[in-house]
Amino acid sequence: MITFSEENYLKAIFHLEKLHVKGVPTNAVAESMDTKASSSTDMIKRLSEKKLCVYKKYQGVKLSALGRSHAVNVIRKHRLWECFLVEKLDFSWDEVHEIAEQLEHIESEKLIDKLDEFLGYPKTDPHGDPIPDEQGNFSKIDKVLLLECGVDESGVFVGVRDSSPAFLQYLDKNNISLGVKIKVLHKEEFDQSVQIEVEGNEVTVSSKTASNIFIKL
Amino acid sequence: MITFSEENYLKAIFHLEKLHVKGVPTNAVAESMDTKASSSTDMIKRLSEKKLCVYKKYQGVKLSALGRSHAVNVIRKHRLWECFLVEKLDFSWDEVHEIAEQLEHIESEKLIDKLDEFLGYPKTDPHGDPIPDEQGNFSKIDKVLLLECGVDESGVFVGVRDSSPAFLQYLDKNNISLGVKIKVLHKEEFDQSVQIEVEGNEVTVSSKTASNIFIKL
DNA sequence: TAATATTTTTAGATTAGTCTAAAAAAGAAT
DNA sequence: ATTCTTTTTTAGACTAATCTAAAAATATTA
Ligand SMILES: [Mn+2]
Ligand SMILES: [Mn+2]
Ligand SMILES: [Mn+2]
Ligand SMILES: [Mn+2]
Repeated sequence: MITFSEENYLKAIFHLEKLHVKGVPTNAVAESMDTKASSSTDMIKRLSEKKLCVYKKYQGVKLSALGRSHAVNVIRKHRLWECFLVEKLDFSWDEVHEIAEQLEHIESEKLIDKLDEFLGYPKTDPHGDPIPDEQGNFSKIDKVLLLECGVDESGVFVGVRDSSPAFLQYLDKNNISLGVKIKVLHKEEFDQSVQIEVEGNEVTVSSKTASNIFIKL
Repeated sequence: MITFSEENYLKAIFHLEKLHVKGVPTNAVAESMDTKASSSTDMIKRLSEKKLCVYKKYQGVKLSALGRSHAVNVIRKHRLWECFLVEKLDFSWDEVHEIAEQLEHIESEKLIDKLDEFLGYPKTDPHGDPIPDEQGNFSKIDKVLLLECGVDESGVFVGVRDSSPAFLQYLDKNNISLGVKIKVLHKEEFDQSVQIEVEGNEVTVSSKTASNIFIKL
């Protein structure tokens, strides 16, 4: 039996492994989970006992195959529920994460299969993040950050890197929604801001914003 | 903050109050929750601290208005989710209770409102139990037990008293589903079994079965 | 390399929720 | 009214998940 808390730690470690390829520091886990270092050390020991991760003192933590498959399943559930909330219940994309944080822990294989079917087997969630299939495979989407695009290049807005409500609401306010075409008009040397054309309008976004927008060329 | 466990106890006490009008014995709570008497005493003390119930030693427990409104809200969520599972995800009525036991603890006012709307504001769940509205009001359905019906009386099957998977599957096997017309053909004096006509077929059900079927005359 | 700073672990405490075993209260029977 | 039985509460212990404070290991810098 895996507790909610354990699932949350597994998920955090899974995401952190992208940044810390050779073992995730216990401190990084603590920071991500918003707990103290001592708490994360304790939990990592428990996960290790349960063969969900590999841990050696002072060496950081890595998920085992078992732990990874659990983490991926939680992510699959999270993203499918986010789709459900947006597609079927008409929530906006900035409201769904918090609720999905709860729904992702509901345990029923059959429920998730049925939900997936009900939603028409979506490939991505409302923020453009890929939904792993039942086997845990993520389909790789090739996308680049708006900040990395050259002048005159254009593509489709396919995802966000930061999905905080504040950022999502800022995009809404500027009519920048998933699927729209974005063209780079100018890149300001001075502050790295990017002038873009979107839905017929010209908008200038900060480099911070441009570094959180994924484009498919 | 109310924990899952506290919500489950509130729900149990709510249901038990129908049987134990002048205070629910701590033992009855323990039995219903499948815990030991000492655990239920402990929990009832905690609920009492939080003003969710009124408790005096050896006097049994009663919900406060606050506790009752929490309990009713959990029941509302449970039953709406059961509707969702049956109506939208095509689950059968004997599979949904267990999953709804988990979903009933998801905390989001807005989610429940949207779900209610999505389902078309259902009045009853898949087992015929009433769904309280946002204010916590149950609409009273007048229904009688099949066992109490006289010969030649007929009505519509509107609910079950026992909603265990075993009983629900037994009903399925005999094509007795919610909404069908049932007519009492004969009542056997010897063992209280009841011969009924349902969907053109004649079926004889035991008194135990007849005491778990609600009919609207 | 030795001193200093940072990271990580350990020790000890706390809370929620559970248990077993024993004590106390209430209810029933003689 | 005593005694016996059943119900209820209390006492003490355990686990999961967290914390603070201190110790230990590792990393950085002079
Ligand atoms: Mn999310
Ligand atoms: Mn998402
Ligand atoms: Mn149910
Ligand atoms: Mn039900």
